[in-house]
Amino acid sequence: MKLPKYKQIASDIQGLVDTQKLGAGDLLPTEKELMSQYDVSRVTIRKALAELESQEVIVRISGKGTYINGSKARRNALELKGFLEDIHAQGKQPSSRVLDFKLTMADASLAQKLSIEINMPVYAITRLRLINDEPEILEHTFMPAMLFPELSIDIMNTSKYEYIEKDKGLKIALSRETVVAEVADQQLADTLNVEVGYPLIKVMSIGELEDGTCFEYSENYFTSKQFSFEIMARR
Amino acid sequence: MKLPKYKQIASDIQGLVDTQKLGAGDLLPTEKELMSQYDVSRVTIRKALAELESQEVIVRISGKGTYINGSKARRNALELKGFLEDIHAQGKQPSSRVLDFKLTMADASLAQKLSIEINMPVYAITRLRLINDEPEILEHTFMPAMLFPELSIDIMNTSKYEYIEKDKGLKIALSRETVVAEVADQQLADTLNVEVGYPLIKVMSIGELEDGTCFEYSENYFTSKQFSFEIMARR
DNA sequence: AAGTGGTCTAGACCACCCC
DNA sequence: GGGTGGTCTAGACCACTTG
Repeated sequence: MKLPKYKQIASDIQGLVDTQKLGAGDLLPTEKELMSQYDVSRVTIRKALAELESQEVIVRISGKGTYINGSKARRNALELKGFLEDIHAQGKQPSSRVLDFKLTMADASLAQKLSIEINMPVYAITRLRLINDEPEILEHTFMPAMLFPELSIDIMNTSKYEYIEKDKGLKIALSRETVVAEVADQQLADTLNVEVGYPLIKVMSIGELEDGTCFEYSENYFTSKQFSFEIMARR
Repeated sequence: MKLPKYKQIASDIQGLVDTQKLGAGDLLPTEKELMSQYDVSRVTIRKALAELESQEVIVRISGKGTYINGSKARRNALELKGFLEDIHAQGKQPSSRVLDFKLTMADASLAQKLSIEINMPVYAITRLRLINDEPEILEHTFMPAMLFPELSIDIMNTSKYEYIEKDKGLKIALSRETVVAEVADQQLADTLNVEVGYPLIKVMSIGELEDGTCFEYSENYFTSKQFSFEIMARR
């Protein structure tokens, strides 16, 4: 754990917000004060603050000071989170059921999405995710077998993201998602326990590690019942 | 036009990419070379490059160099663009038809979204946007009358964003969007020329200026025929 | 070993806000 | 005028990649 100073400072301040030691609208110490407080240069403080500002944790106003962002803006908007973290944070009961788990070969379309060669082995996993025993999300996930030689159903029954980051020590960087609307056909309706014709959000996403490697492609169906997508589009 | 140096340098390099003088995978000059080329300090160069990196224009690899991003990644993913710009960029024929235009008063729900007082005057505009005379997007837009006292149907028939930025000199900062799926009811189906039950993407968005003022709230319906949403979710 | 980007320092001047 | 954040400089050391 050798984080650079500016990241340590950023997560330190983030911690103060998370633990309610700093609340909406509160004025942060000035950059000069933070300099002596952390005993670093101003550039380092500013880099830490820049990071927090980009995540909308704080607002910097020239000539006045730096404030904790009070707007109800969900900062989670664009964060990529695992299902478990996500739902826990909302205080709901999560669970997950693996419907299918097999090793197969990538066809042309999948190979292109994962940036691998055709016919390379991939795990194909179908999972149903439930909240309070209500089916909510149907996931079709494809992961290159080369990256995860010991992948098992057990792992997919817990948190996929925890496995990748904690057990494998890989760093997830981002996911690229395409969102479209789709109506439930008979099979989707049965699985997700809705009526045929019910509106679903379909998200196709490619997950990338920090070195640019694609670690998964997945097609997920969400009922609009408990989910929506929050996007912040910067001009 | 008094842009800081780092932004000038960033847009200068962006320009080289736009005009194809630099192409996918090309190696940029080293930071040291850029320093003497632009006669600025390394920090300034790095700030310019950091900006381009965040927009995925370039990729910086420690120990190797800085490259033009070659991946097919649409950098437009999260950009907020007006309909006209957007469609022109795709080489299609755009048009727009104002179905309704009236001055009304904000109810509680709308007032909250626009961060104004209840009963403040707002323009309520319904527009149908067409591509090659095909209806594609239905827009319900609400704009505070205080911000745009001279708003007219003519303006809404051209580009709303151009009006705000060019004519009014206001700077649009971002929009916060919530995406859900919805099926077309009779009215939506008639307007958008699809069948009842057709899947639509509904986007509710709040537009903010650089000073944090909300300048519009809108609810837009997209047919999934020609549109999808591209999202890049950073971990 | 040489070169790259990643981090960091200790200064400086400016534009802006508020008293 | 005094304080804030915004920009910029000229150094420095490090980790990493490559010959």
